[in-house]
Amino acid sequence: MAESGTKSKRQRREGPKRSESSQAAILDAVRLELSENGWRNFSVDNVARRASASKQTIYRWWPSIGTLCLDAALSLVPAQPEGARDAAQRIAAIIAPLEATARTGDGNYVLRAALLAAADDDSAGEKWRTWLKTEIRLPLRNVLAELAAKQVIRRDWDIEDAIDALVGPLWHRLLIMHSPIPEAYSLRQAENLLASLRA
Amino acid sequence: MAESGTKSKRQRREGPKRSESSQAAILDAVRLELSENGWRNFSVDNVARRASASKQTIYRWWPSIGTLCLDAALSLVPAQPEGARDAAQRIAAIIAPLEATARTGDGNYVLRAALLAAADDDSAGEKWRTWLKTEIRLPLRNVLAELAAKQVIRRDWDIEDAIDALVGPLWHRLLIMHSPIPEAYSLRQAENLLASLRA
DNA sequence: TCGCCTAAACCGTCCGTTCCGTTCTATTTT
DNA sequence: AAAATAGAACGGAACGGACGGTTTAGGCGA
Repeated sequence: MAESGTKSKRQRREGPKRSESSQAAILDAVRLELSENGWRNFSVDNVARRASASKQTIYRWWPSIGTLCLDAALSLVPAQPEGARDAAQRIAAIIAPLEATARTGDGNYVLRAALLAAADDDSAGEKWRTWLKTEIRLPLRNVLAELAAKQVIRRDWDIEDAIDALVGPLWHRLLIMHSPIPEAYSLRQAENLLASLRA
Repeated sequence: MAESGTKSKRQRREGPKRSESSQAAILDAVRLELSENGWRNFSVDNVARRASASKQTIYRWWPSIGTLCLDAALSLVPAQPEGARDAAQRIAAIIAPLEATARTGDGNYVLRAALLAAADDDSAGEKWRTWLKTEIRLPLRNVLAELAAKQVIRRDWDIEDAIDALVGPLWHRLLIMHSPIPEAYSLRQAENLLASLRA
């Protein structure tokens, strides 16, 4: 070492990569822990134990417990379905992945606890709202703008109000009532929104 | 504590009955703690310290931390306003107390954290949903039944769907977006609901 | 005497961090 | 090409401080 000069030049040393298997085991354990213990009784120690991982590994890759929980839940959310023709179906497709997640296995518990984490932890909340912006708000705005251009709906729609009407009911069922999501719930909310915006 | 007089709200105990002053001090401390630390970092020790109360007293009167937090928040919710003539105003009056609570002082933080407690703690959730049943569901069903009888709205309305549409948006603003509630938000949701049910 | 109260102590758990020894990879040296 | 080296990530264990829930002790008023 102690050689001249080239120290300023970055001598690239990549080294070992992040262990994907460890990450997967951790996220699995987080989902299990969330579904069993919820948010307040969520235990990092339990996660490390169940995943046979070191807590150091967890704290190295996630800045807070909340973001860890949010990551574990969002990785359950599938992609939005394609090929919707109807206007209502296109809008429903935006929130269909959330509905599907809430209806699949322990998704109801995992998603609820993760949303609690996002509401209770600042950094997780920031990440969650960013996700909403790109996955919900952006596509919804595109669809509504197109429908407005075609004069299918009024031109004075407000994107925030539209989001309220579209996803609010889902939170009520999932967070407040702890009730299962009825079949085709997304489509009904989409139709409701469309009806309120009809020209 | 040689200090006497106006500083201390504590009055002398009246005997082997529940101390109202202690209860009030505890609930005040709970609200402060909820607004500062949220739900997961809520500390009973801090509450006891701030209220100059014993933890034993807290655990004697509340079955769980969640119900304690819920009590503290619900005691902030005012009564429903009277004297609404309009159908929309009558419906809006049902959720107006929640909107008012979320807009007053630290009510936003307190109410949010308490709702997290209700979603995360089973006994608190049960209590919370009971409150919703009598304070929201029951009056809403009465109003809608009356409007249906007058043929103002359709006859095939579903009470659960109506609740979804009426309060869901509020949860979205309060729990998900952490955003302030706009002016006359309740009235707009009521009008939205009425429009979707119009005959 | 009885019941409610505050205060303090207690044990188990959790969090976040810090060590240790090992394993793995990219680079350097032989 | 083969071996040695340096750095990074890993599992495991431990730590101090804090918290939860319970128990004990002592004070006070009906």
